Amino acid sequence: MSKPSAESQQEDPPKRRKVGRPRNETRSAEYEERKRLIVEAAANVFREKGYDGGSLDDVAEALDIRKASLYYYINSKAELVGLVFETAMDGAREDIDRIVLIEDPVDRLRALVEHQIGRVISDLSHFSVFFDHIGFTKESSAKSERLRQLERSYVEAFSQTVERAIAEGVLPDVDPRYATRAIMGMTCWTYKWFDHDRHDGAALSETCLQLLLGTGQAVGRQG
Amino acid sequence: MSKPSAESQQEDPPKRRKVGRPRNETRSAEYEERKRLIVEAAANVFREKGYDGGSLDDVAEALDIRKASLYYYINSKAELVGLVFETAMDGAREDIDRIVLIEDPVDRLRALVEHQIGRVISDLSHFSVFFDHIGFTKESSAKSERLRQLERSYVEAFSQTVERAIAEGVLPDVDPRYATRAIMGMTCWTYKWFDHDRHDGAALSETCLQLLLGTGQAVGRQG
DNA sequence: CCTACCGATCGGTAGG
DNA sequence: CCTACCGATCGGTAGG
Repeated sequence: MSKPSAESQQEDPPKRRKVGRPRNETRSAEYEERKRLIVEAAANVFREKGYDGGSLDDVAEALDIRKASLYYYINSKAELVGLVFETAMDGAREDIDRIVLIEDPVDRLRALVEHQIGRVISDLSHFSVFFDHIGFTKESSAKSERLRQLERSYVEAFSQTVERAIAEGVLPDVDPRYATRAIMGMTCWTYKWFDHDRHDGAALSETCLQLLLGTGQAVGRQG
Repeated sequence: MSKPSAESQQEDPPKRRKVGRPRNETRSAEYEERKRLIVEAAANVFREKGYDGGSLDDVAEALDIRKASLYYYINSKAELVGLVFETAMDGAREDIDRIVLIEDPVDRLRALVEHQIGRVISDLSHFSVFFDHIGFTKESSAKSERLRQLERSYVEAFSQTVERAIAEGVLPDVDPRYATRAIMGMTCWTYKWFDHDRHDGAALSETCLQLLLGTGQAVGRQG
């Protein structure tokens, strides 16, 4: 707010004139791509060996460089796993913003289940690290504030979608808190067992939806 | 101080003659109890810090002894986590053997869900280690052949119960393989978020059952 | 992006 | 059940 006339503001050395796009644009593109590759390699290492079990030497070896070189791109192992986490979260968050806008209750629930399962199976490595080694609901020092916020808003959006489905009558009249957890478990658990060579994501989604919606149910219920 | 020149017996004083049950019965009881405490402490450590992140020093410290002393009871860290795993599995396996015998389809499914959730929440530490740090479906060198067998037969019994529920019409006519995974996810996921101070296992079980059975559902389905 | 190296910590052992 | 200690490995730094 206040910065009209500053006399002694000599913090960061400016070093550059005001131009449209100031800094090292060329290097930045390569830099970001390298960084992306490092995060990708880290996700695979952490998925296979866990966060503590997987070393930065493992990550470096996967890229055929030395460990010390990683520190040109990251500041710590915790930051690296945070980036893995963000990668998994960012895409998922975009999905759910679109899902909330769907009007038909059944279509919306279907979209929720399909996208959750789809995200998880298309990114098994990232979600594995996410769920098992950082902690979804647990506290973790590896989580930055930004990450915590991403996660909170995601769960909230998920929860509201479930709540609406109950209010609209496409799901039974149950406790929405537990229903949210149950449906999350049903869909997220996928990362524990899914194998692209042996399983089919669409068929799994369909099964989950039929279990939730009761479609095809033949007997056993009465008013 | 000085041993009065006893030529023959210089080992530990046996102190008892041959009786019906030959060896160290008294010590064995203490020994087994100590071992149980070690496994319990290990479960808590591994739950909080993970298998790789939690050290044997942590386990020893929780019991107020030195790390080296643990090796009187266990041979390796892998064996220790295997014992944690067995503890979680043994009880669960007993449950499911009884559940299979239930005749009423709805009662059987209800028992399956209730016992799975009940086991998990009554033993969050053990299941946490089990699911995240040894791997439920993954391969793991920490698993002994006995463990692998325990696990396989458990999943199989679980799977058959789901399959029967589908055949009997209490669940929709879906792929039983995926339905098994879905219901396992729905129930097992509990270890990720359940807090005894804030949540109620019975209410959660009821929610899961209603979601699966469709009880209370009002609209959205038509022949 | 490298070589070289650090202090800390780990699982495990020796020997009592 | 202990003290003392090992070789290996870790995350991270120095300095180029």
